[in-house]
Amino acid sequence: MTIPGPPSLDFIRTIVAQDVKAGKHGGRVMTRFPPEPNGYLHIGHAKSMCLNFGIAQETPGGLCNLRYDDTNPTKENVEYVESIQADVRWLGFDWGQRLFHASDYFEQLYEYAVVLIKKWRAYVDGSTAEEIRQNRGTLVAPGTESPHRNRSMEENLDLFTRMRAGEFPDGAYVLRAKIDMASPNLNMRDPTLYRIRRVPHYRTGDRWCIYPTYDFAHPLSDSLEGVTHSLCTLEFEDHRPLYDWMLDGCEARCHSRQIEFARLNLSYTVMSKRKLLELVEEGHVTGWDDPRLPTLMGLRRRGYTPEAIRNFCDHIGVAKRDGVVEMALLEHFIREDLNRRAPRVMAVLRPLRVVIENYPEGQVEDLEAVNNPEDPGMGTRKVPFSRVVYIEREDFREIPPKKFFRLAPGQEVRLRYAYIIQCVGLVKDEQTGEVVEVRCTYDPETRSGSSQASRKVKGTLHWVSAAKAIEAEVRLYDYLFIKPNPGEDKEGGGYRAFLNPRSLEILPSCQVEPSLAGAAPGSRYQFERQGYFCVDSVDSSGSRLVFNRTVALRDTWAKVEKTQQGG
RNA sequence: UGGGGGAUCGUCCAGUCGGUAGGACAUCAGACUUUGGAUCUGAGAACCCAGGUUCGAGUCCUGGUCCCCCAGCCA
Repeated sequence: MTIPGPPSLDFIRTIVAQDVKAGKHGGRVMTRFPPEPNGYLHIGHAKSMCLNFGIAQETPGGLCNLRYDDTNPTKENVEYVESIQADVRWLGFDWGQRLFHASDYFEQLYEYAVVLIKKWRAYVDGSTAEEIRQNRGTLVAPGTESPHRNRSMEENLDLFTRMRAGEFPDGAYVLRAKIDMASPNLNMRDPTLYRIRRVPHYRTGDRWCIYPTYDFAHPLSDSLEGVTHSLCTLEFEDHRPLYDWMLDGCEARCHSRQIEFARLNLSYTVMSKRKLLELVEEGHVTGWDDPRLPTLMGLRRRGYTPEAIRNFCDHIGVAKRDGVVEMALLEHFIREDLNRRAPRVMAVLRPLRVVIENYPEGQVEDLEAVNNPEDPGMGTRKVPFSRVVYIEREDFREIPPKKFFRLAPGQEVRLRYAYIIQCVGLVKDEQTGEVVEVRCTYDPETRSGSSQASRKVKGTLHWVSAAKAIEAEVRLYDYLFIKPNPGEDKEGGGYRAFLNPRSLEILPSCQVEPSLAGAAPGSRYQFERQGYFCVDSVDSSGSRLVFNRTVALRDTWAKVEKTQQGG
């Protein structure tokens, strides 16, 4: 009913647009993507990147910085730094010359701390961590002030100088903001600004032994860079008063506005760095790039494209209510992208031998197959056909259920791009009773593309020539968890109980068409009637092809059959 | 019993000044099909609850309910 007008802006873009219009910050817009280099990026970070870099791109003159929030040397390292940059680039974002680190600002941050001390807004506290915790009070009871809270300014300055000089062991002192121990917002109860950590930092080495906390470093880093809109997730809402307090207290020249949005949750997976780390370290997955993980490197190895991930992020929207986005939506976007660009190819995952009795022994025909019906520009290729072919085991049933449009005794079916064949017999293993071979005849008049090829049959099967096919390993992935929200009910490690024991199925001897020989690592294909697959970038080699299933094709028949069985 | 946030189809996101609640995914049905794919058509499906104001409330007011976050020298 409503005329489709311009797409409505999300609440953050609305604020940014208003600020630009009002001439705030001179109409300038600057955002930042601030990962901590203590883990690998996942699709939740992709949402943040699409937001931050997206807003910058949409705004004339807008900029987005890449800034490492590297204020905790005990958890961070260069390995993460490099991987993060690779992931950001892969997703398609460019920080230009604006690669920054909170650690770039350590000296300036220190000066700001001195300013706070001189304004009686910060003090050095010799309380132990335990004492500080005790004195913080509770959610309902106010805290009590530290006995060191009213030290003289000179003493504070002296102590802080000596903290920096390395005169004290870890934990001996901290610098605290002097705000309000009775504040209902616990973040305002004299939060810690600096702590002593006598460990080398991956960038500043041993130049520092005191390190600023997030609450101190983040707002000031934003200010130093001139960030106008500091976007973060919901759990920082309580920190906003502190963010503003810091900027006011330090009389920072640029006062960025912090705006919080809901982080991304995806069904059937987990997103927290801690859980991801545990899955890797406990060996539930093979590594950070395991194709079952929602990490960017996992998704990349799985065969996801940056375009699909960006489209996904653009469509999930940005809001403040937290929820769980269905994995089906992510799958929709990768199918949409790959349907358009992935060349089609035939591959038989679970081979069943088919002998075409009336086809000349030793004869091979090169049949023409289109590479992508969605894009004629992608051309055609030749696929060899011969007397013995493999078809998918599940494409044959000795006793076919209703509406089974595939091969069964007496039934006809078309072999894609080839001939119509009819099943005239089958061979069973005498021991197991398993069908090991299907005997067929073909109708020479029905060759694909010939003038008499128009005869209709209910089903079309993919196949591969037994003589010409090459062997490959195929890895089928399913959801990592069997529950839509594995992290939900039980706190702590409960999610592990919901790991899907069948999240990976390895098919070591699949048969794929010969055009796949030498397929480049990372290249993506549609295996007709099955799904999208990519050549594994780690384990595939010239002598052994390994494919990962990115996502299966939609399978209407599977649904029909399921409801038939389910009654 | 404190503070900060949030509640709209199954899911995610819209909804202007108060004026027939919309899109995407998912689901179901049909068309088409040499991929049971893709595509096309159609359908079902929601305003947390209770009052109030109003000709008219998702929107405004009052009172409830439920959910999330916060007691790191993590971010």
